[in-house]
Amino acid sequence: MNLLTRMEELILLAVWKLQEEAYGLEIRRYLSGLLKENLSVGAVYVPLKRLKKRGYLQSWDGKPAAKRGGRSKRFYKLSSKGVSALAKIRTVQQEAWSDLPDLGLEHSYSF
Amino acid sequence: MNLLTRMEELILLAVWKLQEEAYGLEIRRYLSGLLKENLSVGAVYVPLKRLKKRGYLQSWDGKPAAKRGGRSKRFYKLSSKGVSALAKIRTVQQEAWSDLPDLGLEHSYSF
DNA sequence: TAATTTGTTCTAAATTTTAAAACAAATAGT
DNA sequence: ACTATTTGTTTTAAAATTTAGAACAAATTA
Repeated sequence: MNLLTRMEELILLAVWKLQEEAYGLEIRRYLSGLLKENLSVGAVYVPLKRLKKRGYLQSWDGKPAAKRGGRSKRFYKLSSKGVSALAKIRTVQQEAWSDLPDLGLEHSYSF
Repeated sequence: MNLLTRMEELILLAVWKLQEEAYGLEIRRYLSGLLKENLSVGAVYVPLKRLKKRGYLQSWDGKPAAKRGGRSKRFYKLSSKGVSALAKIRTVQQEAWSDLPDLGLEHSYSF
């Protein structure tokens, strides 16, 4: 379909949201909070690397910090291709969720 | 993550939208239009069957129609589990897309 | 020097997607 | 009565993605 997968979308949005703090483990913490569920390390790093390879993200390595465990972080930011892909998926979502007829269930749901 | 995948979400929403006409090929036509891209038959039937097996959808077989190619159709409708799963993904989406800071790009995007 | 913390890489199994061939059952045309 | 055409579902296998967690790396602290 060449649309972003769910995880790809969430990761791109996390990078957007986290701004200057968008790196692997922080993205994982952020999304784990959003989903109320602990994501594995791989669940973030694997698609992150793919998104970079495909040009949805740019990355650069930060400097080590003078604190315990202060390893160098790899930071990410959206490329314009990343923004476009988000715009596209946003449009699809909005259309897919619009004009839903009444469901014939007990209590009515409104989205 | 136990969230609906993108395709699962789109199929559940298509079933919702199509009401009395929610069956395989029609879902395929509808989503192909939405995505502006032709989905393969399997791209719809495979997840459709999985969603049914997992209880997100109910199904029943219609009667053959008295017209050329009028084979019996397998119709689908959302179960309450299906509605709940959509509600959940909706919530996640809304949160993920909210409060996005300004991007430092040429033209600003507003979603 | 050993332990702890924070961070990234790697990998293999499980799951999902995708395309397309196969199969099925109806009508239409000759 | 055949044969072709149309609409529809099933099956299948390769490709792609997700997932969990072990391994590795580099920093500070005790």
